[in-house]
Amino acid sequence: MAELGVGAGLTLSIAAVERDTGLSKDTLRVWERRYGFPSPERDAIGERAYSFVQVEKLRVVKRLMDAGHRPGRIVPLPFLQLQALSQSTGDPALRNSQAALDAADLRDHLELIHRHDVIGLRTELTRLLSRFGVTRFVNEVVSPLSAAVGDAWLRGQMAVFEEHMVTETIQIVLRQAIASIPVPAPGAGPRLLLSTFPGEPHGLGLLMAEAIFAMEGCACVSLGVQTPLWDIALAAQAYRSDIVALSFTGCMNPNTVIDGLTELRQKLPPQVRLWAGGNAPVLHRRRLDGVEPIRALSDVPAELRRVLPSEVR
Amino acid sequence: MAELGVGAGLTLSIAAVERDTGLSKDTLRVWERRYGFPSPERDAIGERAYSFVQVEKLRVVKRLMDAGHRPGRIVPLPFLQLQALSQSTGDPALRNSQAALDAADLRDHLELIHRHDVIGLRTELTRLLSRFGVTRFVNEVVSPLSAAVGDAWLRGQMAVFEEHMVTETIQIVLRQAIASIPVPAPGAGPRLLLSTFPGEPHGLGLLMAEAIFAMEGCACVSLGVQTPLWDIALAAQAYRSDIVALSFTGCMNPNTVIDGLTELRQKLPPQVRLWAGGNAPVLHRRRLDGVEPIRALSDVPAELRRVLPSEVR
DNA sequence: TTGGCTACTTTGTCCAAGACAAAATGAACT
DNA sequence: AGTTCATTTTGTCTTGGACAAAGTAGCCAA
Repeated sequence: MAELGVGAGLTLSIAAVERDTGLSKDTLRVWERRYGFPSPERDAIGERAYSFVQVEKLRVVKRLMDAGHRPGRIVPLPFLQLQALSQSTGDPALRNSQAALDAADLRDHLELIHRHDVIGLRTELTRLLSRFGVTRFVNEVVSPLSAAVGDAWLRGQMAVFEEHMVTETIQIVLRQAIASIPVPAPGAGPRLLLSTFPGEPHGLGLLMAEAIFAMEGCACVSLGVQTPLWDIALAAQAYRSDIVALSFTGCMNPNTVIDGLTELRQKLPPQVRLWAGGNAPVLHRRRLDGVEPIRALSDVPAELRRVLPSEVR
Repeated sequence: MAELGVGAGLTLSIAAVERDTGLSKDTLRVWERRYGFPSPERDAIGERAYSFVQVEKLRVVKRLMDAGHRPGRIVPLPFLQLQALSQSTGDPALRNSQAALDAADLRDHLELIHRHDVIGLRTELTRLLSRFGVTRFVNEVVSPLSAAVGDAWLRGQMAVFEEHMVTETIQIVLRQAIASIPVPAPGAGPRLLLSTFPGEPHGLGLLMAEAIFAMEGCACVSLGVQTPLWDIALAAQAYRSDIVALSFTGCMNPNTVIDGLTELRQKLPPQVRLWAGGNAPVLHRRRLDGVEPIRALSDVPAELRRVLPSEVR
């Protein structure tokens, strides 16, 4: 039955590797069969015992796959070549959005992160929130900062725990910002429902959207991340929402996104608008009837004005 | 390859059942072989397709196993008999914590939830926070309320979107509560690191713990949910943590919990304390060297006092 | 009765090799 | 440049067997 996970000679069981890398046991076994890697030793019982070196390489492979590489191409490569690949795996489109926040400020933030100065980072973000106000804070600070963090992570220049800490810190400041926005009087603004699809675990985009919408006078209800389609439809009815807004990052399968949006559109009453935002490329490649793509959060005010006079106001 | 999880005729794939019940695919298959349950239909491809009724029964079985029953005895029993057993084996911890909040108040909250009164719920919780203060608010309001919601969900008396809304609302109020607690001066209190293991997506317990610890003068750093073990260890070093506190609910596989704690204990320096809390039953059934189980959040102040004089203070 | 030793049963995880649909790619064509 | 189609790649599911760790029961002695 279940053993320690950590063998005597500093090796990991297949279950431990699954936990540490996020690669399923099936995947690990089939890679071994197909690519010859990882090729773990066997313990006294005959079960796979992975060395730390192999797990390390598996982590790099996983990160490169998240950046868009395919396992068949990269798994056979030697460790050093993988690391070189990591460096060159940047998203060039990113540098444009970074221009919004002063490059020096961004460097300062990354510096705080790498110095592990949690309080300093939170203080600095709070200061910027006070200086810029909510809308500019979201568009010119949070947006470029989270993009920069994502990029640094892809390049292997930021540890997972640092990324977690930044996400949590941003979340704290953003939620304080949202809490400071007064709730519109009943019936005053459009009613908004926010969530993400199952399989989309990132909630920062959702919070950013909530802040922007609230600043525009919307009555927001957020369900957090990963709400089943059926429940999004039920919630839109229960909360009498005018608009359902969903957030997508690149980590979701494009077809799942398309199918999900199509299905949700059918479940929703026709007068309820369906808005899809986030940096998932598929949103802007294929156009769906009754689904409005939001290119950037800075477009939201204009979109709202375009839509509202006809119905709610 | 990866499918939706939910098939056309309202059935679940084995992966979806694993997610929903916390029972591994291997376990589900071996139960079918040994006990004849669950006995899923097969879809067009020949893969298992579980009905909602079977998943419902699996959840009850899982719950009874958490209460100490063995699968061989209970899996063959009919559904009604299991429910009867479930009643008599009610979770005593739940009843105690429910007693704390006035039963009438709890009914009022559930009423607000079912009336879909988001603002009303938030207002009411904020009012209770002001009346009770942070510590009593967590122990006497949030704890019993989230237990009641979990219970209602388990019995099918609460929709998923309602549960999401409640979780989000509680989170908003809790985060405001935490933000209101002053940060201790550098070096003043013990330094705490909070997170959950990969596979544990529930973050409310973490926030509740953060509130309690912060009230006791700890300097808390939260990494949010699902941090890889290795990164928890790295973070403990980076933030020079005195205590690493983890939160577990019943949805994680018990063996994964044990393995993970054992492995993390090895990765952490010996002087760093490892605390494990939450309502996962396995924490209190098996004792691990160097891992301190926290029975309830209300025990935290006493535990801190027991531990601190010797080192930090 | 309590405590400890042993033998037996239960139970979850791992293994192997095969199969196949969904996703990704590349080629050929408007 | 965009679409359709064929081909490769890839992850997940399948079966049935094996086995160690956890749990239970029987037994005997203090």
